[in-house]
Amino acid sequence: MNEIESVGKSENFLDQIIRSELSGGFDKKNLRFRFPPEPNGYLHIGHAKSICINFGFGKEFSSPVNLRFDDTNPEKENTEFIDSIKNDIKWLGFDWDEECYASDYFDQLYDWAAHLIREGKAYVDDQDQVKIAEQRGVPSSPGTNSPFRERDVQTNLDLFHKMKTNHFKPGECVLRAKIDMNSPNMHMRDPVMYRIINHEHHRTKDHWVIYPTYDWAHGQSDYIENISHSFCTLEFEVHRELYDWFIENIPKKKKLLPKQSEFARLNVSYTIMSKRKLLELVESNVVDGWSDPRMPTISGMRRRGIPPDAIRNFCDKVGVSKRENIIDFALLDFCTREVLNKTAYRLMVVLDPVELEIINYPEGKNEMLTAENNQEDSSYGRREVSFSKNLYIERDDFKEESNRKYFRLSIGKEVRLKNGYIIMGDKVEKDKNGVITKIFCTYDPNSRSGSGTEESLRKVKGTIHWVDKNNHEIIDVNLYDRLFKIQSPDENKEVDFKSHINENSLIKVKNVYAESSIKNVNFDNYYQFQRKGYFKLDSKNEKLTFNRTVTLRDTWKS
RNA sequence: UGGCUCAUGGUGUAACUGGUAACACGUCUGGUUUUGGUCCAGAAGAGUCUAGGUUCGAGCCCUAGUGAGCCAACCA
Repeated sequence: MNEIESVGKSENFLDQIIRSELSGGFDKKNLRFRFPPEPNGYLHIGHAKSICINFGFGKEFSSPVNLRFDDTNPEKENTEFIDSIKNDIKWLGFDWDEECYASDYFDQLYDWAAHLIREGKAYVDDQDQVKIAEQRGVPSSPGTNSPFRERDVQTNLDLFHKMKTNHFKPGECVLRAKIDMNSPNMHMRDPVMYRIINHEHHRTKDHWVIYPTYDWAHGQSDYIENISHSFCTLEFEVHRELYDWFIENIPKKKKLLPKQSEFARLNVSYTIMSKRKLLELVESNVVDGWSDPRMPTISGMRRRGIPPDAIRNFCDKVGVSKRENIIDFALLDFCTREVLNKTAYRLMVVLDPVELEIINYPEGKNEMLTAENNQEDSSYGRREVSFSKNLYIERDDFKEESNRKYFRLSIGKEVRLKNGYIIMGDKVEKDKNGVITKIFCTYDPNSRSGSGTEESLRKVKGTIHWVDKNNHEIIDVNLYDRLFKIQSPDENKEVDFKSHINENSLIKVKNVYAESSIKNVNFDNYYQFQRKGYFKLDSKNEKLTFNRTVTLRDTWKS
């Protein structure tokens, strides 16, 4: 975006923070952002918001954005997650400047911790976790000091060195910052800086047995990388005081210090965003892994067929503020349809077929009709579709009797076969249960689409899609719906969120009739099965399988 | 000894730092259309949580309430 364009545009409060600093003399060259995921899960739509915010500022101000893995807890993190995160960010269309790891700073962090000890601002505490928690007290009343709080510097230094050199077992002791056990902010009550974890780290392997906590690592990493603005979600608001305290108390050579600002995390109706719960769905096999098309993960949405531009547009429309919010699922659907309408190749596929015979169409005749691949964009070209006497149409595109509001086929009523002829319903054939097994109709031979004849130009209220009975492909289709039945599945902590799962969130439809040109589909393109919705190829084995991304908007009220 | 944050149509975000609320989604009309899609035109829907105060004038400032969220992991 250039300067002109950005002028009239309303800015969010993060924008305003940056701009007011810029106008206050902050050099634009010193702007630098970062996206700091922990590699302990797959990225989801909530992360996409954060990615769009940080990388968006990078674009807006032509500033570098680091990708930094907050890998301070080896028990939960691994390289599978790192790879997926990098892949997802790229797919969303963003590039980072430097690929960083908090673990790259472990040496520096250790030295700084020793410095704090020497300054009398950190100490080794031999108490166990429950004792420490007890002494921390509750928010409404002060805590009490640890009996180890006043250890002398040399003792602390020795102990800290021993922690590092594997003299203690996990839980035996921790390094704590010496701040204020009386602070109304719980995070200032001598927070833990290092704990002992005997677990191989995916990068530093077995080099370390002590690991810095989030609070001790995050701000310092920002400082090391010259991050100017450290944006995070609201729950870190109470951490800011500690973030600032650490940076204030390390020995600094730089004058520009990073600043943390917080925005509200994204919530979307009918889904969950908690990584822990998403993991639970994966591990309990409720879904088909992290990339199940019903998952709000980036990889799930990709497999579902939601294009990256749609996700970016969505994040843009969602806005940035400090208010708790629940975004209507319909907004994501809108964004998806908006880009797919312009980009999807159209095909004719009949999901729930019933046979249609054209009585007056010559037996054995076959003709190829011309169809547009995308009526929004002629550059998508045209294709040929096979047509003959016997076809399949959608079962609910026919009613024996109908009123004026029903535009589709019925006895004595005309309808257009998409790209083909105008037909009129004649009679039906039923089985002994009264279920229609075949529909008979007559066609107007002069009404072929594109023929330019007077008959072909006639206005008919309805148009339906169809597939040639004698020339088609057979595919499988996965019909997806929202994963949960209620708007806020994890709102009530008493009830297991999994009890709200929509048991119809996946309907597998086998042996669906599709026009034969579907043989030519590929994984890069997006498709619209006309009048049915947008679909994405999921697998291309002997049999094609498609995932329904989203239905077409439907305003018809019967 | 509790602290911090937030409060604008159904949803989300704006409102040039004081000049009687705008945009998007959704909803509802009508038109176009060989997708009941798209597109086009239009409508309804809030007087900005409450009560005071400052001011010629307040969604924006002040005070007090009310409601909601976050914080008591050796998670991030």
